[in-house]
Amino acid sequence: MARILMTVPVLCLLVKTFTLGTDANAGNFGTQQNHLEQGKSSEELDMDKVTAAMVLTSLSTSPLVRSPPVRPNESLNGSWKEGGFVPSSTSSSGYWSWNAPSDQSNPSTPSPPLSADSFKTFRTPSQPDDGIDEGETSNLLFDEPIPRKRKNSMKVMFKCLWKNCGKVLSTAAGIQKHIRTIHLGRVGESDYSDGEEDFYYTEIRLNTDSVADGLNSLSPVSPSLASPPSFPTQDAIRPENSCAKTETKLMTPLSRSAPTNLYLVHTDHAYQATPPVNIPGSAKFTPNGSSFSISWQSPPVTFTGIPVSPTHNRPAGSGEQKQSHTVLSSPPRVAFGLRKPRGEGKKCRKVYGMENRDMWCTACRWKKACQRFID
DNA sequence: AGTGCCGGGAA
DNA sequence: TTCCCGGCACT
Repeated sequence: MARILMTVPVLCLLVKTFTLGTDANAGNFGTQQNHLEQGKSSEELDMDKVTAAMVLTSLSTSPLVRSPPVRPNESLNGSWKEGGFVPSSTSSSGYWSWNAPSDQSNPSTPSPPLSADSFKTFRTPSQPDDGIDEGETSNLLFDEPIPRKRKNSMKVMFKCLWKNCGKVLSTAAGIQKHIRTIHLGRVGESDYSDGEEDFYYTEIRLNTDSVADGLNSLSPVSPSLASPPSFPTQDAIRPENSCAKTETKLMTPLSRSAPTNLYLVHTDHAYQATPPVNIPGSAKFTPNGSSFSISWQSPPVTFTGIPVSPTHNRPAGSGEQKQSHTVLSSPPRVAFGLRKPRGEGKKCRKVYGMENRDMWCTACRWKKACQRFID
């Protein structure tokens, strides 16, 4: 099931990418790949495959990874531009999907969970907001009431997706420069950008009023904590399944995630999450190499019910993705009894009044639970 | 509207 | 850590 979860959005994204005529990027990657692989022996290429597999496996367990920071030259055989959706003989499972951490043998590319607006529009982080709150958008799509949230509670951060990095910066320019200088080695051309670094970072929108504990996981550590749910029948999933068909199946496990409130992690350039390096991997899911059908293209809204956060598979409470877009409404806090019952007795405020605030207990002055007139 | 206090930011 | 306060839940 988890495989479908990850596969479906990417496949649909691929279709959309095709339909949007973004072959230019693909061609660019193909060129890079050809360029980078020139002069490599077959053994070296095999090592690249293994390396890519390890990287991808590692990344697949990374909580926040949306797009694997794998360079184009690490892609497997097959050309993105040439329509080479050829089943890879190196695939151990034969399917291209998100795998549970235990499935270390599969060099699958973690298909980035796609946000609703990943389908809606391709934006870069630097583009101005369209004025529609992301949470609102998804809520509209789900036809669920917009949760109350505090003003100015959204934070936008940019996280480096480079392996073992995960640096989080507050500005797109900063993360781009970081990637250019640190990972791409373009020290001398720090001001020049060909856009490649866009592939290696993601925008994270945090609904900060509900994810205090989740911020811990913004650090680039603990990939081992990532625990995509594995479902017993996931190996039985066949590529013949259409998006629409799998969509229904996806809902069940997702519904189990039981988010307690809203928490939004969003990336704006999901299209970048599927660099050509993924394509050969994507071919794996089609053993006959011919199932890449246009039928995968579905109305974007079809997939908005899928938790789109890269970490939605993590164990509850293990990180920033504790809550994500789902079809579920956010249960009221009261349901969990998190807010302790209101004290019945008089409190400093009532006893002394606002004019004698200096007589209040410290807690009352700090608007904390009164410690003087404890119930 | 008033009150209690959680959650989180600033210093 | 201390102090403060926005804002939610409840009265």
